[in-house]
Amino acid sequence: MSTTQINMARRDELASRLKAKGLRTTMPRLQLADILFAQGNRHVTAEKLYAEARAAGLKISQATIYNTLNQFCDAGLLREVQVDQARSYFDTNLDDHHHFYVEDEGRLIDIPQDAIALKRLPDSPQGFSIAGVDVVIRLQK
Amino acid sequence: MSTTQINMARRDELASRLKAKGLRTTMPRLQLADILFAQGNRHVTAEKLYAEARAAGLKISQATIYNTLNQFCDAGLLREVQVDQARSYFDTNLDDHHHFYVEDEGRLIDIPQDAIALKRLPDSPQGFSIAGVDVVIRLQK
DNA sequence: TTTTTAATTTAGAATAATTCTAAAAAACCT
DNA sequence: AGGTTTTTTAGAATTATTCTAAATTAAAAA
Repeated sequence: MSTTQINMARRDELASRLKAKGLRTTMPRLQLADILFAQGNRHVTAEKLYAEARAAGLKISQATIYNTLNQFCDAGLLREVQVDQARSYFDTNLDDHHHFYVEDEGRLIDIPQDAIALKRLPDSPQGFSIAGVDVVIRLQK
Repeated sequence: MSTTQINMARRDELASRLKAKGLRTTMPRLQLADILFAQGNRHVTAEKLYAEARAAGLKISQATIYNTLNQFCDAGLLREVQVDQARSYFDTNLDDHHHFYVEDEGRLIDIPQDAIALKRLPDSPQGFSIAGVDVVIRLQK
């Protein structure tokens, strides 16, 4: 079975997942969702996803990769992680969690939420609420 | 007194600060250091520093802005903070500390180190040591 | 089913931050 | 000063990402 083909059960599962988030089910979205959510959780750059899609034989444009990643983020299907000034990472793991960042390799590793405990948090400035807390632990050899 | 002129005492102070870090004292470095370290701690993008330098009447190229910011970082005079996928921020505050990031405004606010306490840290993967821990608290209205 | 309407995809151009290049200028060392 | 190394610079190059406007496709209405 080529990765280009999605079987009917999986198609339905992905389609309803999209629909649940208010996204129309289109071929490119199904195909990219299939790649993104096939295996366990992963971190993916736009470049990498594009390469994988092409390698799987999909005819898909770069613009669609970016559009889809952003749509999935907005819809809460992905989470954007910023650790590298040049590139964004997209994380399929939506749990509240943190990251190791291996600087030399540009690689991210998940840290389960409960492996880090914040004992104390500062008060937010007047009129602002906390949208999220991101902890990045930078690693070196 | 124009910002383009640096008085002798300050010049010496900045020069020795550069020398201490193994950087040759050159006019552009002194002038940029003068801007960066004039007031209290601040967060600056390359674009902003360039604008300030020009506004102060300095004839300086963009390349030098970027070169100097990177050299100052390597030398430990500045610290790079990444919160926005598009732009790097350079922080004159070298203390171990963290940041609020006001998403709508692209603005950074320092959080003193002791305002956040990490109760528990995960073990680093085999063969890696921790280069740093960055906490970013994202704020919204 | 056909028609209509609205959303999506696409190629390629545009943008924007940053780095590179190679030559000119300035700083350091004797 | 003379010789060597480092810096600065303008402008080109690169790279990630967004924009544009036209063609396509999906959902809704008839």
